[in-house]
Amino acid sequence: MAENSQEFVQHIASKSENFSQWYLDVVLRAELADYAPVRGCMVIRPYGYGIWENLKGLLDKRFKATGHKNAYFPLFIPGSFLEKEAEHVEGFAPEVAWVTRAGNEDLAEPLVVRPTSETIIGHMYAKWIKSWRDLPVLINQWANVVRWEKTTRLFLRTSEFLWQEGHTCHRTKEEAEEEALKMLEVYRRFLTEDLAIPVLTGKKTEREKFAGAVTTYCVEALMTDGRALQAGTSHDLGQNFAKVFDITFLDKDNQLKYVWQTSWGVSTRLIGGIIMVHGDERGLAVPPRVAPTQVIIVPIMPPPHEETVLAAARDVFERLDKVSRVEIDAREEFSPGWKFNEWELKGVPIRLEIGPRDVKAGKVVLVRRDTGEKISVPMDNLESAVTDLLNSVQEGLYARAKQFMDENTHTLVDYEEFKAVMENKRGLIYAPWCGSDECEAAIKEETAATIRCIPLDAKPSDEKCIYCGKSSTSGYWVYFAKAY
RNA sequence: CGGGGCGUAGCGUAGUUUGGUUAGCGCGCCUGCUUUGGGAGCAGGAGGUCGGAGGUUCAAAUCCUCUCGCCCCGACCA
Repeated sequence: MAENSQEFVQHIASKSENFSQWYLDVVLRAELADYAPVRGCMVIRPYGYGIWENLKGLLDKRFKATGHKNAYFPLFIPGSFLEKEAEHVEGFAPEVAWVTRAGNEDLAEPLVVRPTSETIIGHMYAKWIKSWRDLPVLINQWANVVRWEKTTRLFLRTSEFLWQEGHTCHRTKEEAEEEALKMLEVYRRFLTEDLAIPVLTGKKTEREKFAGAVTTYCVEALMTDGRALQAGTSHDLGQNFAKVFDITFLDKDNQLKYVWQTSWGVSTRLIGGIIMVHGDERGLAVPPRVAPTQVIIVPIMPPPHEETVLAAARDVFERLDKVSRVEIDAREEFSPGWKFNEWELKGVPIRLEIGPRDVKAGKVVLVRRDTGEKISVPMDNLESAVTDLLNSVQEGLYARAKQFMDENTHTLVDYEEFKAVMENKRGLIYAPWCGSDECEAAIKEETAATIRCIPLDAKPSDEKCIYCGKSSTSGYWVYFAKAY
């Protein structure tokens, strides 16, 4: 019997030696997704889609709890709409897919396949909003969007992806700002509580913000290869789109005013985040809250015990089915050891082993995916043992990720050290910045690191800029990292 | 979009430099028997337009041209 992980058969690349290949192996071998016949597109397979469905359900609840309702807007947007907001066009033009022909006829007005829906939603809001009594408008949509990317990676960047985009309108600037920050907090809690992913929250620099936004807030997570992943964004749009799409209302003071807007979104990219934050040498580890299968029952059935063990396993299944997402793997063509490896690769949080010895003793063996720890529990308190263990795995994954993030966040004031960290272990660098676009650009040029966010509570710093060495009243301590 | 690499059975690959029988091997798959607490064993069997299209040649996986896709490193983005 293998006592440590080195002795387990490896069917995926080593995470520590070849992270990119490891990531791909996990996605393909765990059957999360596969390549589609169209360049840059992917098929999300049932197991990967199961994670998305759970994630979507939990997030949707949080949106409903904050007063939002779902709606659906069209996939096609008149080409002219996109061109109305100058920054917006400039930001998205290079990656927009156009429809210019239907059947045998050229379209009178070419259509774009939505890269995001600010414009078409803005157009509709202009029709719907007349009075301050119509505000706020709090709408979310779950949809697919298309961005013709040059370099694609499964889940992290594909030409088409699934996401949600919230689009809200408010009577005042303050209310919109409050909404953008409220949704940022919704994302932060969702990531930490449901996905077990610790995050930084903050706002983007001018260079990094959304095309058309006044302010972009974000949640950033650190992957275990030391690169940061933008996990979600919440934009304060000000009146930029309101002015372009003429979204006006008559206020209490009888004045015609433009609404104040926000938009916010997360995508299937989060699944990539789950893989890169929680995965290990053995494969994926799915946080229990979003795991399609939380408990996998592996019956061990040497003859002549097939019938008794299987009956006991089915009994266990019936009981656990009431408190968890459980499956039983009674396939005869695979050995127990084979199944152990397979379900670990797929990242199922708890494996339940039941064999002749357990049946006789009135017990089962539970094995947690995060630590590999095995415990034998009596049948009597099976439900509570499993429920507690699921919570414990959820917490264990978060704690491990949080510790990794803390250990890989470097507070620095010296640029040489900055460069050395970026060249070696990477991770997050917390450093003073004078606030100038030139220093930000130069650091990116020289180290590939970008400013991931300016922390929300950042106060102007009199520390000298890590790049130019100058003090500035507009400077802050900010987080740098190489990003996905 | 630049630089590099790779496409041979479901997966991983040998063969390509130097063209020459029926394209070889491992895993997986099918059948049977024995197995089952960390990827079981034996025996038999099926599976290939060598990414695609042109070309050179008596003869092409192998040489030439074009093309498609994927991976890695950069530039651009969720």
